[in-house]
Order: sequence, then C-alpha cells, then structure tokens
Amino acid sequence: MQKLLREYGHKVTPARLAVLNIFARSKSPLAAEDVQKKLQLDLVTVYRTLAVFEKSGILIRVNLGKDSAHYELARNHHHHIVCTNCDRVEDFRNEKVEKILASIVRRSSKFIKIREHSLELFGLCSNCV
Amino acid sequence: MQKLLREYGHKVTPARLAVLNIFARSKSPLAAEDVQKKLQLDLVTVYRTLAVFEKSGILIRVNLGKDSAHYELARNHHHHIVCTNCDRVEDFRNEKVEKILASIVRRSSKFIKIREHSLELFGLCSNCV
DNA sequence: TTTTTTGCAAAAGGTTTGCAACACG
DNA sequence: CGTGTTGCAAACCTTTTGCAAAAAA
Repeated sequence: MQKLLREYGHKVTPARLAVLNIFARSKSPLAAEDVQKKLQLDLVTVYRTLAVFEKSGILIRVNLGKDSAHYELARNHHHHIVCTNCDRVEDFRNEKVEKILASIVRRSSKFIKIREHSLELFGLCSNCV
Repeated sequence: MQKLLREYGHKVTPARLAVLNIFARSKSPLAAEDVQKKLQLDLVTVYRTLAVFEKSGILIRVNLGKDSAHYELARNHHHHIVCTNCDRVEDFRNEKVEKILASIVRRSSKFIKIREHSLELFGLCSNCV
C-alpha cells in the first residue's frame, strides 16, 4: 500500500494509508462522509485526501445520482447499476458498449478527444422491487 | 405551452410558462441559475418549478459533471458529450447502446427493473483541443 | 530542516424550508 | 373562495479555504 502511494507520487501518512485501505476493501463507491465515519479522521482531511487521490489518478469520481460525490479505485474500468431505493450497487462492464462509445466519438462533428465517460443505470434491485 | 402544462397536471402561471419556454428554446441542459438569470424570477421559485417539473416528468435531470444540477425537456431520450473546458454539449443517441443496456439488465443477478440510465462522455471539443 | 499534511474554524456554493402574501381555477 | 404558488429570509448540507501545529522526507 505504501508502494502504491509512492508510485502515485504521494507522501505516505497514516491518514492516506487508512483511506486507501478503506477503498481497497469496499466493494462499492464511497462518499467522503462514508470514509470519515469508518476512520477517526477529520472530514476536511478526507476531502483533501480524496482530491489528491483523484488528481493523481488513484481514485475516480463516480456519479451515483446522489447529492454527495462518490469515489472508487480507478483500476478496472466499469459501470454501475444503482438501486434508487437501498443504494445497492452492482458493477458491470460490456465490451460492445465500449466499442460503440469509441465509434460515437469518431463520428462526432464537434468532439475529437474524449477523456472519460460515465454510464450508470438506475432502478430497483430484487430486494426492493 | 399552457396545454402542455395542463397535460402534466400543473397549474398555469407566468413563472411556469416562462421556465418552460426557456427549456423549449435551449439546445443544451440548464441549471437553476441559468434559468433564473434569463428571467426575473426568484431563484427559489426556479428551484421549486424545476422540482415540480421533474416530478411530473416534463423535465429530467442530467449529469454533466458539474456542481449544480442540470435539466432538459424529457422528450426524445438521448445522451451527451460534454466539453470539460468550455461546457459545450452535443447530443447523441445510439440504438445499439440502448439495446445492449436493456440486455445487461436482463442479465443482471441483482437487478430486475431499471427506470433510467445516464450516459455521458467527457472530453474536449474541437475548439478546445 | 524544509515542505506537506492535518485539524479546527469559518466560509462558500448549491439547494431546501418556513411563512405570509398572492394568484390560479 | 380554497388550495397551490411565489418571494424573502433563513437554514441546510456538502465541499472548500485560511491558518497554525504536527509530521513526512
């Protein structure tokens, strides 16, 4: 974990190790408050840590349709299906979609370079139907 | 426009007509503040109007990766390519993607009913590359 | 020791709520 | 006339900023 932090150019501190561990263990995206509650860290420190991690590329921000920003480890690109009732999240990845998205950009008249895309499905999970 | 409001079960007021007209004319999603600036309406009224319109289904909220919520008329489902530099927005729609998304839901182990999905591409438009 | 990082307090930005005056139907 | 809508003030919530103390390299 220390190695990971150093690879991304971060100083190694207890706070950063702790935050990184939380994300490594979590199977769903977390908001700043989620992280703060699991640790004994100031919320401001969490926000700053998330910002630093996002900028370096170790974390990415994902849109879950909530009022707070959520983050997850950047490795293995995927998308989400989100239960709008209980917030359960399922990951998915589909090669066809990725290819089509790439072709859409090629076809675009106004856009040349796409940096990222967000694709989220919202509905009710089997528990909540 | 009055008819549209009535169809969606809203009372017809100058504020609502004005807001609806703004959206009818706009070719890109608008935030509450955008709407407020174009009209002589209290920001609170705009927020409440947007909320009412979203609940009735006349407007939908779209994720543009900004810190404020954006809305557009709900008719003709589509997605967006957003320039992260100048905020230019291009719409697109792709039947293949829609079909694949439907199949993903069918295949999902945890989810049964999907209500909506959000798909946005972020990058730089030709002006900003 | 030098530069970052952390915590605390405070501010900022977007959005929501309470309430009385007003307007639609 | 009765209920829904509007404006104004204030509250709320998430996120950001300033600054001094503490810690990493």
